[in-house]
Amino acid sequence: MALEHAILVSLLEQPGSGYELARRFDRSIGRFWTATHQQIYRVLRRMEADDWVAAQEVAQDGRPDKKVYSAAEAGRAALAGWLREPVEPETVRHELAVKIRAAAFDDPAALISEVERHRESHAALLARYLHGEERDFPDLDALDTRQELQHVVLRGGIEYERMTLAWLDDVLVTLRRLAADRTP
Amino acid sequence: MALEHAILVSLLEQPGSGYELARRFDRSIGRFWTATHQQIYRVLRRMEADDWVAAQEVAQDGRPDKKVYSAAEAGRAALAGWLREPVEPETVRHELAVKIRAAAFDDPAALISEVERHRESHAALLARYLHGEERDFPDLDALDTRQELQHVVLRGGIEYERMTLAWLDDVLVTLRRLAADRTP
DNA sequence: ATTGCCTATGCAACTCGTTGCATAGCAGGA
DNA sequence: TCCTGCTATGCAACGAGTTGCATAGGCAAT
Repeated sequence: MALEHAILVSLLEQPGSGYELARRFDRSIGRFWTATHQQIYRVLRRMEADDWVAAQEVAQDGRPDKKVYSAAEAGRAALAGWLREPVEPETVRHELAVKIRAAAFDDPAALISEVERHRESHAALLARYLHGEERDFPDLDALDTRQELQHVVLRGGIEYERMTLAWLDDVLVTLRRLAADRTP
Repeated sequence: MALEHAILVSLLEQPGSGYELARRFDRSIGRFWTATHQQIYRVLRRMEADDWVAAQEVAQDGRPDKKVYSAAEAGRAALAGWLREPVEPETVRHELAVKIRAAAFDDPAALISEVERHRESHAALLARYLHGEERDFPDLDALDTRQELQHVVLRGGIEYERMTLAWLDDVLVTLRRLAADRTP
């Protein structure tokens, strides 16, 4: 399980409450590791019990109190150990690929609008990545270690989206051709 | 949930037992949808109860009996309905990306062998895809609808692996540079 | 002879992850 | 004024997915 580790990384980059973490997971981190607030709260409590993180109650005016967590020494050590552990091969689950093969037993044209929706959402995400890159990494020749590593991950995201867009275009051409062949 | 649907697609392409399905999921299908035999057996029983699939006991000599499943009419209808339902956005979980960002709080050099292992496994998978393409699609100008759709999914897998290999090379260059900067 | 592997199915127990709901104060708009 | 939405945390119940183990016959190699 890597949710603990994703949370540790996020807290090392910047301490925060469960709520703040949930929002970070909705944004930057969530693009390669998703989690709901429920999961985050539960895991945070477990991590606090194991002394992987330390919590501090913070009173706020006009808002509910929050518990700000930060990574503790034991958490940092656990992260270092995990880094050295061998690979758990990623389990890919690409629902759209299942649908495409399923279309052979139904009408390929029925999938077109679905694939177009996917295409739009990937295009939007790519635009967001590129915008984030400009904003967070204005000078690519002056990055510290942390930024270098964040940037190489971002490059991976950008390349993934570019590749996916090209593939979805390929899928659309194929589906449209099959649909045209069927009803000439 | 798409496991039911992945199983239906697999059974429509070719009827088979739970055991056979589990092996298919380990091989071709498993590259975009994983499942253990436990899950498959449980889901098959549920699907049989819902009349999505029909089972037939087959006695074999020298081997245990098996239950060969095939997709039923209700299953085909369920698949067609699912095809028309809107998107559940894919939740990506890229453990290696978490590790790369985690390396900022430890030693980037500690990740190099891990990334190299990933690189090897992706290179091997790409080779398997290309080999499978040659074997299963010798004549790309004479494909029926089912093969066209299988092939466009395979193209996606190939492009994904190519992109991933290039990115992992990028990651390795970055990690090595950071490691060299640290111990000059 | 024994060991280990392959086919074939399944139970039990567990963890992981999602969904719906609840609380509670404050802010802003219809 | 009421309704919606934001911050902030949490419970309860469920469904998805994993892990360990069990059975049971046949096959091949040591």
